[in-house]
Formats: sequence, structure tokens, C-alpha cells
Amino acid sequence: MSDGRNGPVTIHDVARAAGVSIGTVSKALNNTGSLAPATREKVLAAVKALNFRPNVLAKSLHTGLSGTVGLISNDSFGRFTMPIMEGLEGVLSENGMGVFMCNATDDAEREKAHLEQLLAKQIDGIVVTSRRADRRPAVDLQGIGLPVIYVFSHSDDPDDLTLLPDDEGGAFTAVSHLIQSGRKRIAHVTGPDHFEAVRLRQKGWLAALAQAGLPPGPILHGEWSEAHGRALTTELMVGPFRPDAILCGNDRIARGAADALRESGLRVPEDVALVGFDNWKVMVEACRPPLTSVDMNLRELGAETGRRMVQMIRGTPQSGTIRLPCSLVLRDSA
Amino acid sequence: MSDGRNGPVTIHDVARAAGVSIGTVSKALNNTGSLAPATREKVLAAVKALNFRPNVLAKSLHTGLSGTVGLISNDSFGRFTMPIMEGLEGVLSENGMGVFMCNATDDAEREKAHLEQLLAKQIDGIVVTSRRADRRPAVDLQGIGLPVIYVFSHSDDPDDLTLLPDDEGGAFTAVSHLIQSGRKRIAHVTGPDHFEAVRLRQKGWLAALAQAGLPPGPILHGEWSEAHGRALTTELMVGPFRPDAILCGNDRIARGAADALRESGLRVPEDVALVGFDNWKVMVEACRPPLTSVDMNLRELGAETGRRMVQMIRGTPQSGTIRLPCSLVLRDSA
DNA sequence: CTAAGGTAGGAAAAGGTTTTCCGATCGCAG
DNA sequence: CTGCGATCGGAAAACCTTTTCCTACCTTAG
Repeated sequence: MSDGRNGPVTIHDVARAAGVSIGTVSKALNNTGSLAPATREKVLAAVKALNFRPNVLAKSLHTGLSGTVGLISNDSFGRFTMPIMEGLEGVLSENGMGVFMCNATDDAEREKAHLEQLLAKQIDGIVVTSRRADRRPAVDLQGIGLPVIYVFSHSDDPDDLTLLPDDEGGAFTAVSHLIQSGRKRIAHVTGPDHFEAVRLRQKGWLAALAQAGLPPGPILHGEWSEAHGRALTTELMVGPFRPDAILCGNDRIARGAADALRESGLRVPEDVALVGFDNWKVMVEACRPPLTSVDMNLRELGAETGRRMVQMIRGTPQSGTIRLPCSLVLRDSA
Repeated sequence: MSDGRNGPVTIHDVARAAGVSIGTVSKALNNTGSLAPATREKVLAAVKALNFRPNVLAKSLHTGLSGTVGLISNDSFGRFTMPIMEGLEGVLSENGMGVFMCNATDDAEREKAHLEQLLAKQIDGIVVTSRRADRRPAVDLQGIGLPVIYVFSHSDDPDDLTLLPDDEGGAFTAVSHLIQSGRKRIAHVTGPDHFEAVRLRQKGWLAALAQAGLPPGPILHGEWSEAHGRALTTELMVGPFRPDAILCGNDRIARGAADALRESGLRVPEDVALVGFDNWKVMVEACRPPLTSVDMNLRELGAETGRRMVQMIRGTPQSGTIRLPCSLVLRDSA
């Protein structure tokens, strides 16, 4: 239903159709200035008839704001980035803004190239996300004052804003739940301890035990895989400490643990209770029994990132490290 | 290292610094027109000194091309969308273009809103992706001639360009491999047959069997889950047809099958060989034994989408349905 | 030495929108 | 009936870049 001729319909076409000037059309569209109701309606009718859509580029050129945020992922759009993106995109699109995707894959060269592209595209802000092994150098903005948020990723500059799940709190909640349901001997099987998250979850585990006056069980580190979950759990069960519950560093380890326990004749949760971490749907549901797990609420983390980004773009600077709560999702394993 | 004052540095600042006109700066930057080498260098030096970055918005306003493609996902950035995005983004960013992410979640209302936003942002093309249960109505472009590609998703308009993995060929390859390794009684445990992919994979399975003169085994449909993989496999094994191999509709079903077989005392692959579909890393690796699986090469599918999108934007129209080959990744289960 | 041709670089328009500023018209009051 | 004020709407600049066209200068050849 475009007019069918000579390319895109512009504000000039609308002005001509409505018999007014382009300034008037602009005012009618944006509800600015003072216009007679009749004029406004006349313009809006023409807008509708011509199916006019204001060119955002032209507007951006004028306002200096493009309504676009760049998302630089170092996770190759992996499992953790997805829900974050989803939350972020949801909030931003509600505010009429969009998200530009870039995949840097931990390659500093690529990241720099993407950054150049984003800056040239006049983005209003940058969100950096990653696999979160450790703190990363701050993005080099070359002195351009642009809002940046690190989410599920940690800048080494304390003046930056960083958003993370509360790993420690999540582990604390999980272990407290185990204690409340009567468990007294709680071990921890988890990932490599060069992950900050691993150290924090360990801290939460210890804190909950200490609060209840229970002795800390053993902690075993391995890779984030089911195979290691099985192996470490088997190792744990033949040791002197006979756990009646295991806090697992992630769902894959937990699932490996569940398999190992079942195959060695132990029942979950009767003999040993199990809590995972990530609440990854396919894992927790496929686990036998379905796995109780800590959800990092990544979607909400992304949404919060979006809200704060909007605020920053509107002029409220923010900094510091903020941790958002995790929640425990109960199923059958604990 | 921006000049520190009065906002972003523009082409005017560069012109002033180099002592030339803005037109000359533009020519130096784009290698157009005729300029004395000395002048060109003088300008480039000023560009560097001021850290000037041309405003893409202004350029786009002039050329009518924004260098941006919109990606509308109905998969909530799910597991299948990710690698496609990755391939797409890789190719486009090599061509200096960017990807705008939109999550429509199969909500026609949201999709329309996103489409409006994208059109207003003057995108040069649209990529639509989804969970691919069935053909979907073509995106309503309201007569605006804009390149559209449906990938892992199927438009109901044959004049649109649709890119899909060759499900039939993938299944054919998998079954042929089973036959070549001596299997003669090959069953098929798969997902709900309202998926086009399910019907196509079934076709490939039958074709490979027919080519080898083998009788078709039973086909069992269920949900795409491990639990159904286990249940259907158990059901299959107590039936009259004693399969020595199973083609599974996806990796989750295959993993369920592997568990069911192992737990009923059968060995994989010695007694029953297993092939999955999707080659989903966490599944195939966690499977015991590691799963041989058909890879849909989604990353390459995304890359091809990017290449064709670039061609379309440059003026070469394309249409029809194109299926890209799958490949069989051998591990221990077959 | 003069004229012609070629080349370097500048001026200005175009691209679509917002916004400011100003003029004109209408109505009402004196 | 005249004048003032308020309100409506138009003209034009600004945002930043590209590109076309043109001028001026230099070189070379006659």
C-alpha cells in the first residue's frame, strides 16, 4: 500500500498530501508545538493513507541518539548469552530501542573491529557479555563517554557498571534448603576453581554450613561435564565422608552425580540429595530424578541490564558491581 | 583521545585541521575523485590525530542503505538460532554490515511491531528464523521491496527465498552408514510427525533402506525428549522386530535410547548401533557411548544466508527453497 | 608567449527529519 | 471599527556526509 512510485515515502509526501508544511507534519507526529486538532487529524490521515514511516536515521542524525545498543558477546551467542539477550532485547524494544549483535569470541582483534563498527553506527550504549572465567580489561572507548554495562562478565575497572548473578547467595540458599530438609553431611562437587563463580559458590556453601553449625564436607573440583560429575561423585562416595547431600557446581555435574549414584545402588534423594546450578531446562528435566537447581535468572539479569542502560542513556551514570538474586527451583532430587 | 571539547568530532573538524574543505576530506577517506597524494596524506593524518570516525547514519541517509540486516527470531534465541546467528553475523560483519536482533516468539503482534521498528530503521534486508514446526505466513512487507530470507523456517510464498538443512539427505547418509557397517534391521525413533523435518528424515531413512533392498523397520513417534527416547526404545526392543540399529530423530531421543539399551543389558554399538540428529555438543558428548550424529551445519546455513543476503542487497534477487547438506559425525555409537 | 587541456580542490545541493523563530490570521475587547 | 493578543502554521537552519559540478591554476605544446 505504499504509493507505488518513486521509492520511499517521506515527510514531504505527507506534507503535500495533507496540504501543509513538513514542519507541521513533524509536529503532528510528535505531538509538539501547537496545532489545531483538525490539522493534526488531517496530517495523521495522510500519514495513514501513505503508510508513512519516519526515517529513524534522519531523526538520529538530528538528535544524536540512534536508539540502538551494541551487544558484544564473547560467548559465541552461547547458552548463557541467550537468555540475557532475550531479557535485554525485550526491555529495549519496549522502549523503542534495538540491539546490535556482535560476536567477538574472546578475540581482542575482532572485539576492536566490532567496537569501531558500533561507534561508527552511533550506538547509544554498549553491553558486554562473556563466558565469565575472569575479569576482563575494560572496553577501550577512546575517551568517548558512552554508557557501558558488563553483564555476566566483569570489567577490571571499578568505575564501570557490572551486573552479575549472586552466586554466593544462590549456593547459600541451596545449602540452607538441604539443611532445612534434614541433611547434615553436605559435600560440594564443582568446576575448576579459576572461575570466580566457583569460588563464590563455595563460599556460599561454607557460609550456610557454618551458620547451621555443620562441618564442611569435602569439595571436589573437575571439569563442567557429566563425565566428571560421575567420576568425582564415585570418588566421593568411596571416601570416608559419607555425604547425605551434594551441592553440584552446575547441572551437568549434578546429572553425572545422579547417574553415578543410581548406578551404584543409591537412591536420590532418599540416600543422597542433589542440587544443581543453572536450572538448564534440558538437563534438569532429563535428569533422573528431575533435578532441583539454582536458577541464575539470567533473563531478569538481561532485563535489568536493559533498564539500567535506558537510565544511563537518559543521563544517569551508574557504576559498581551489582549482584542479582538467584532462586532455587525445587524438583525431585532435593 | 577525542579532542575533549564540544562533542563528537565531525568531518568539519578534520577539514579545519587539515586546512581543506569537507569535500576533500570525504574524497581522501573514500579514495574517490582526484587528489594530490600530499593532500590525501595530510587529511588522513588529521583523521588519525582527531580519531575521526565517519557517522554512518549520515552516510546512510545519503545512500539509502543502512548496512544493517534485521533478524527476526521466533525461537527466543534458542539453541537452533544461535549457530545460525553466529554464521550470519560473521559473514555480514566481514562485509561491514551489522545484525539487528528481534525476538518475536511466535507472537504475530510482536513480530509486526518489530517489523515496524526495523523498517523505520531503514534496514537493508530481513532474515526470519524459527523453530520450524511448519510453514509460516510470509512477513508482510506492505509492498516495500526488501530482501527477505527465511532460514530454518519456511515461508508459504514460493517466491520467497528459504534456506533449510537437507533433512532427508542427512537421514539417508546416516542410514547408509549403518548399512555399510553391516546393519540390516534398522528402526526409526523420532519426534512428532507434524514436523516437516520428521517426515523428511523418515523419507531419507526409507530411501536408504530401499536402495539396499532392506525391509523398513518400525517407526515410533514421540516427543523430542530423553524420556520418550527411553520409553519408545524399550517398547521397540520388546517388540517382534529386533533392530540392530536405530536412527533417532534427535540427540535427546538417541541419548534416551542409549540409556534404555544399556540398562536392559544391551551394548551400544555391538548389539544395537545408534545415530542421533543435531550433533548437539553437550548431548553427544555426555551420551554413553559418545553419539554418532547428523550435523545440520547450522553455522554454515547462517553463513550462506549472510552471503545470499549480501547478494540480494546488491541487487540480485533470489527465490526458491534451497537445502544445504548435513554431515555425519562419527563417534562410538555407530 | 599564449592558448588549450588537464587536474586539484572547493562550493553547494541533496538526503529526511526536528526545532526554533517568526509572520499571519482570527477573535475579542474597547 | 480598530487594535492587541493569542494561536496556528510555515520557513529555514541544523544534523553529517557524499557527490556533482565548476573554477582556478599549472603545465605543456604550438
